Order: sequence, then structure tokens, then C-alpha cells
Amino acid sequence: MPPARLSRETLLPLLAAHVMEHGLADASLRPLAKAAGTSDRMLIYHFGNKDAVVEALLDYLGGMFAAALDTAFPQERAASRRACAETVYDITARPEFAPFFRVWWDIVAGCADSNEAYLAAAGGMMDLLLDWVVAHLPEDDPDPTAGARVVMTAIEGAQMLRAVGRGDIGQAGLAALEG
Amino acid sequence: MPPARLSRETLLPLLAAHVMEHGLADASLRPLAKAAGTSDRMLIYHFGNKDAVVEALLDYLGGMFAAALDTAFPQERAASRRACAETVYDITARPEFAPFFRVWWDIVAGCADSNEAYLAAAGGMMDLLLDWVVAHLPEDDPDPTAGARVVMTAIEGAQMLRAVGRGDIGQAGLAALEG
DNA sequence: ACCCACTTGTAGCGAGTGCTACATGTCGCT
DNA sequence: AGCGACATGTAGCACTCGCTACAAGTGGGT
Repeated sequence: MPPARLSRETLLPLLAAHVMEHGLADASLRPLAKAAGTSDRMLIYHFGNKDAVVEALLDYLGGMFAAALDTAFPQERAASRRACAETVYDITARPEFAPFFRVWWDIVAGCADSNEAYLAAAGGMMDLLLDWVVAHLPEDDPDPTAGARVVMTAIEGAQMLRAVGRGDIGQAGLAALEG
Repeated sequence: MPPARLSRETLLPLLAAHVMEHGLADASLRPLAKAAGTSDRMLIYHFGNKDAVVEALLDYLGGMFAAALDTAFPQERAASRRACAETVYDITARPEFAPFFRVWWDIVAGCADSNEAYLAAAGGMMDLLLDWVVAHLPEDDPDPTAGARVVMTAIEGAQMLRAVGRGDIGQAGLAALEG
């Protein structure tokens, strides 16, 4: 087949794959382009500038996260708040999630600089996960909205502690969830 | 007074101040040196290479964190686990802590690349905070060791959610802590 | 067949990166 | 006074960065 015309749509999956492997923070145009089989010249041409590349990438990664929620996570409800939190924690502890977390923490670091694109991407992912948790709490949960916030807070804390090598603290925190 | 001889010790406070203001992730030798009133040449001379500069900086920042725990945080015990968590959360929400969090999330992102120096620094800070929490739980807490882990997990989750603009979720998570 | 807009390649710019070679300065010691 | 170790300044290297100027190719519409 003839080499398909380049476009944001054909480029983004390849760019995202490179970012998942090497991180978002120090991704630069030339390696990014090489991963997509093009030149930095064309990335600028199709996106305008590097910021736009990153912005499109953040959006695309948000889509990947949504897809991961649909496929990698169980569809049935959890038996308890604690079970729900531990399910998310255990699934995201699997090695195939490591690349995702590398870019996730880059995104959080970007948020700390008040970068709008990063804040939008990160906030969106958290809202997505919050909705998933609400929908997967036990049916008899007395207050799913509040419960999901409790579960989310514990999950995210545990994931951060895991990232810095203190997973034991976070796991103890999850285990103490009532319900 | 004559300009004191340069050394790691005289340099580090100035370097740390620059890092607190501009972040650790994209700190480079020349701006760093300028902030300390020297040249990149001298940073390499006194530290060996850039990695050693960063390593020393991480260590120094750990010391700053320990000092902050002693001065900015109350000395008396909290009335409950929840109060303990909310105290930490509220204090670290103050604007003067924003620079610290910018570098904190850079450190966490560095941990996600399995960087030993970052892992040591971040883990050390978490251990420090964990000890502080243990010591500031109510005296009648049934299990301070376990309680501190619960509190820590919630605090860190809430701080991360705050960083990405979802502080409401984290605060709801903290408010639900029993005790 | 011709034109013209869209797409791509080549080459390069100016700035910044970590780091080094080399010369010079400064200070204590004998 | 003079030596030698440590400290510092100047200049530069080879490289990467985001981005651009310019030219060439491609393909559809008339």
C-alpha cells in the first residue's frame, strides 16, 4: 500500500506510543517524529507548534485512558468500597500500566505549573475514573457520590505512595476502607 | 565582607531557592549557577557533574522538608485522625507551599523513571511525614501505626487531586475519615 | 495541459545544553 | 620569596532544541 498521507489522526497513535515508552516531560520533536516515521518539520506543519503537539497528545492519551477503563477494568460492581479501591489499585499495579503512570506523573507535574492543557487532561481523567468508581460501588452503598470520593482519594494516594516506593503505606490505607 | 569561598554548603541554599521558584525538572546549569552568583563552570567543579548537583539538591530539599515539618506544623496532637489529615492538608494548601509542591511533583515524576536519587529523596520525605503523623494522632488512637497509614494515604491522594484541580474530591475523601 | 493548493524534503538558524581546555588568580606553607 | 594546591574566569566544543526559508513534488479541478 502507498504510504498514507500524514495527518493528526495517523500521527497521534504513533506519537502516543513513543510518549508511553519515553515519557512526556522530555519528549522533543525529532525523536517524536522519528517514532512516527517523519521529520520534525512535518509535526510542526500538521500541528502548528510543539505546544499543539503536546495538547493533541494529552487529548489522545485521555482517550486511551477511557478505553483502558472499558477494557482492562471489570464490568461487574465491587462487593465493597474497599474491594473497589483494591481492584483499581491491583489492576494499575500490573506492569503493563507502568508506561501509563510514567506519563501520568509527568502530567501531574505539568499541572503544578498551572498549565491549562495539562490541568484539563488530568482533571478529565480523574472525572472519568470518578464516574467509573460511582458506577462500580456496591448497589447498596448508602451514598455512592460520597463513597466514590473516599475511594478515589485513597486510590490516588496509594498510587502516589507506590510510585515513590512506599506502596506498603498506601496498601494499608486501602485495607482500612470501611464497607 | 569578602565573597566567601564557594562550596557545596554555600551553594546549595541558593540553588535550592532557584529550584523552588522554577522547578527541578528543567533546571539547567547556567540558570542555576546564575541564581547562585557563579558560573556553570563552578557547579561542575564543586559537584562533579549535573547529576551530582541534582542529587545534592534532592538531599538538601529533604532537609528543608524536615525543617518545614518542625516549624510550619503544629506541635500538639490532633483531636482525631480526620483532624490530623485536614491539618496537614490545609497547611500545605497555603500559597507559600506552592513552590514546594512544584518540585515535589517533579520528584514523583522522576521516581516513575526508577531514578534512585529521586526514589530515595521522595521515600525519605514520606517516611518523615509518616513519623510526624504517628506522633500527632490522638493519644487514644487504637492503632497509631495503622492509623497513620490511613491518614497518609488520604492526605497524599487529596494533595494529588488538588494538584490536578480536583481538590473537592480529595477534601470529601478527607472529611470521611473516621475517628 | 495547465494551474494552484496542499504536502513533503533539505538545510539551516539562533539559542541553549552539559562539559572541558587552558590560563590565571589566590592563598598557605616552607 | 617562591612553590604548589586549590579556586576561578574565559572561551569554546559538540550536541540538541523549536522552528523556518526555500525548493520540489503531488494531485485534483478546469
